[in-house]
Parts: sequence; structure tokens; C-alpha cells
Amino acid sequence: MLEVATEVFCERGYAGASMNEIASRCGVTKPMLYLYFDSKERLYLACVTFVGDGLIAAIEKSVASAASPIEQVLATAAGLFSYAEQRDRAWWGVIYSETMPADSAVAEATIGYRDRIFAIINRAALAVLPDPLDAEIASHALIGAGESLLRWWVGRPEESAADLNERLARIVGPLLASIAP
Amino acid sequence: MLEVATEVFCERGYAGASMNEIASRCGVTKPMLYLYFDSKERLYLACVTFVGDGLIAAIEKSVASAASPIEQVLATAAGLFSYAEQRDRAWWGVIYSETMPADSAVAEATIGYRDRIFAIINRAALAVLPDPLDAEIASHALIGAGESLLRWWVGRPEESAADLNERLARIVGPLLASIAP
DNA sequence: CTCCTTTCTTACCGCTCGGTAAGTTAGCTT
DNA sequence: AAGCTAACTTACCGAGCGGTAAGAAAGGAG
Repeated sequence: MLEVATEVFCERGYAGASMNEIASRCGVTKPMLYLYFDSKERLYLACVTFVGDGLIAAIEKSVASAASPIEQVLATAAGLFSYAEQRDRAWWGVIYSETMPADSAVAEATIGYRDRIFAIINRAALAVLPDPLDAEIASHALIGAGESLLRWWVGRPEESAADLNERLARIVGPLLASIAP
Repeated sequence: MLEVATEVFCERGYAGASMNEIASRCGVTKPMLYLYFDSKERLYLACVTFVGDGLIAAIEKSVASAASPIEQVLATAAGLFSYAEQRDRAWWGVIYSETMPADSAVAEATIGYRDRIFAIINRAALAVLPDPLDAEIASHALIGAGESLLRWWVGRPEESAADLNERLARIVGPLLASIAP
């Protein structure tokens, strides 16, 4: 049920998704949705924590086995790809999207998850870039690169996560190795 | 008028923006909007070409004076920042947003502009990465990094475009120099 | 068979949306 | 002054939204 709702929210955005469509794609009717989730916002919130918790878990698990900062960055991407491959390649969008109402509990929740991912990346970046603002900028750029890769990946089902990881390591590995041996 | 509409679309997304709000923030009433632009979709389309043309022009102008592939990538970012600083830091979102209806003329138009920017980056990437898929992946990652930086920059008015360019050159310059002397 | 509880649907409410028809204002021409 | 044109607003329409009330269906207990 949460999975279907997440799918629809990713396809149409918060404002564009209708409770009727979510309900019918779940095989139930609208009042049933409102029985389990009190409102559209709370349903979206449930999707956010559903995806966010899984995403964070996958990333933390992947990063735990990485030693150097460079490996940690690549491991973050690998965790992201692993979650996307295992669950759904589009679901990350429920966290990284700008379609929900600002200044709401939902927005706060997504910001919370984004901050946690940012903290992971930024810790690695700070180990390489001493200037905090440099590290912050680099972290945001890295996260944006990940987002963009994921979006691209949604339309490329034939590429596997392993393939993507291998390519990433091949492309950015030599670059980063030059700065942090 | 287009500027106000672009602002509202960026703030609320396509579905979330209402023609009433756009009209009143323009100082006119809704039927006036429909006199000049036939429908909501055509209004959005007008915003897309308005922003897209300016963005492409700024990027092409900036890239024209760049020789090496690395300089071209940095110049693309510089062009983006220059447009954002000169016009509005949030407007790029009208091109890079997922809130408009799929399979519409609007979606096609934004894809057109994104493709043109992609082509600029990808040409530079291909000069460094011989494998086409490698270059494609790198290009998407670079564009995503740019998107993310712009989004971050919106909330950091105190940083200037020049400052950002300088930091970018300092951070990624040494990295890229190691692969393409 | 009857009653009661739980589960789900039909049918609706108020509201806002995109979009439009009809009328009002203002200025210009003669 | 009278008439015409252009610019603009008021007031509305049907549709779809989020959300809910009230009743139908189903099953177990006595």
C-alpha cells in the first residue's frame, strides 16, 4: 500500500497525485485510505519515512565498510543504487523532490533525511577539503550528481547497479586518487 | 509578466501554481492572462522558452571563450551562475523540474533545452572519456551537480557568482587537471 | 434466525481549479 | 455630445480535488 502510494507520488508529484488514483491503484476505495492514513499529508509523510529509513539504512550499511573518504563517497552512491535496485529506482524522488507544501511536517521530514545523507557525505568531504564551505559546496555537488545519475538510471533499466558502480569507480576513482592518496 | 509567472511556477511547481495567483501578482486579473496566453500550459511554455533561450545564450557565450574540455565544463557552470545572478537564481527550475504533465508540449520543450545543455557538456566529456556511456554518465552527473549547486545557492544570497566560480575552480581544477593535462 | 460488530462502498460536501461569457470603464474619433 | 473600440473586471461554469457521513455486505456468537 505504501509502495503504491510512493509510486504515484513519484510519478505525479505531491500536488498532482490524487487520493482517488492512489486508492484505486491499491485496489481499494478512497475512504479506506483515510481509515489507515488520516490525510494526504500524513500519507505522504508515511511514504517519506518508509523510503527514508530504508535509504539511510542502505547507505549507512554500505558506507560502514569504506575506509578512505573517497571510498566513502563511492560507497554512498553504491548504497543509493543498491536501495534503488532492490526496491524501486524512482522512490528516492519522494525524499528529493520540491513538490510538497513548504513549511509543513512533510517538508521537515524530508529535510531531516536529506540532512542525514548530507552529513555522511560532508564528513568524507571535510577529510579532503579543509575549508568548511568548500566541503559544503562539494557535498551538495556530489549529492546532486547522485540524484541526476539516479534519474538517468530510471530510464536505463538495462544497466545494472554493479555496472554503474564499476563505471563510477573507473571514472572518478583516478580523479580523486590524485588529491587524497 | 513572464517574469512573475516564472517566479510563481518555480515556487509552487506546475500543478501547485494557480492562474489566479499569477494574475494577481502581475497586478491584473485572470481573464487578462488568458488574453495574452491561451492556457496554463501555454503560459508555462512561454516561461520555458523565455528562461531556456536566455540560459542557453548565457552558457554558449561563456563556453565560447573556453579552450580545454575542463575549462568548458567550468565555463558552463559559470554561464549558468551568470544567468542566475543576472536574472533570478531560481528560474532555472522552470527547465529542470519534474512537475509538469508528462507527454505534453511543455515537457518536450524542457527536454529540448536540457538536451542542448547536455550536448555542450557531453562534447567536453567525450574529449576526456573515450567510452560514450562513460561520458554520458559523467555529463549527467556534472549537470546534476550544477543543479544542486544552484539550489543551494538560492538559499545563500551572500555568496557571489564570482566567489562560487573561484571556489569551483579551486576544488575541481586540480582534480581534473590530473586526468587531462 | 437474529443481533452485533467489523469492513468496505456509495454518495455526497465544500472548495478551488482552469477557463469563459457578459458587462463595465475609459479613451479616441467625428 | 454621441458613438465606437479597446482594455479590463465581475461573476460565473463544470470538473476534480481532499475529506466524510451513512448505509450495505459479510461473518461470528448466541
